[in-house]
Amino acid sequence: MQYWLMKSEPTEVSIDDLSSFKQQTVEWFGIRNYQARNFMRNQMQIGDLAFFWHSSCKQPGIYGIVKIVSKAHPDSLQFDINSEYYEPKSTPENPRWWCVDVQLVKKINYISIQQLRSYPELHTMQVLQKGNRLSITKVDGKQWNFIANLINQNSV
DNA sequence: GCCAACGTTGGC
DNA sequence: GCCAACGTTGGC
Repeated sequence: MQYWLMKSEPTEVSIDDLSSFKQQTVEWFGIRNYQARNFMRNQMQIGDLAFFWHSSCKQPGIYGIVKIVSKAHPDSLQFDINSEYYEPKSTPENPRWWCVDVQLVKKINYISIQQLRSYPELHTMQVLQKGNRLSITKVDGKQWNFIANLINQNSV
């Protein structure tokens, strides 16, 4: 079992959008970065857990926990000529972009990026590193458990 | 809206 | 295959 952190712009798919979707599940479309694609295509397993992060917004941070519920499959939008995610170099035989499906496990009380930065235990989290832009990053077990404890304390 | 950091492109 | 130029990300 691996842990991840997945960023989404709330104007694209917010935690409440996800909550309203059928099966509370969404195809993680629109990833056009090779590192992030490779995580989804080569490493993610059904059952892996991820923090759901809002990025490019006023209050960046963690808003929920999601679960990987599919193996990687081609991102359908790469074939949609009307989509901003259209990829002319992709063919059905040789798709360039892949994604997984994620399902909401639970919404949590917002944990801000400032709060996360305040804990020495989390200083090595990739998402908190200067210059980090990768929209999917790994979270190690210690980091995951530390944040899971924060979530439990917040919900009491 | 700024801009540092990083990824991608393409001429050579 | 180098690397300058350009484009994008995303916190601030």
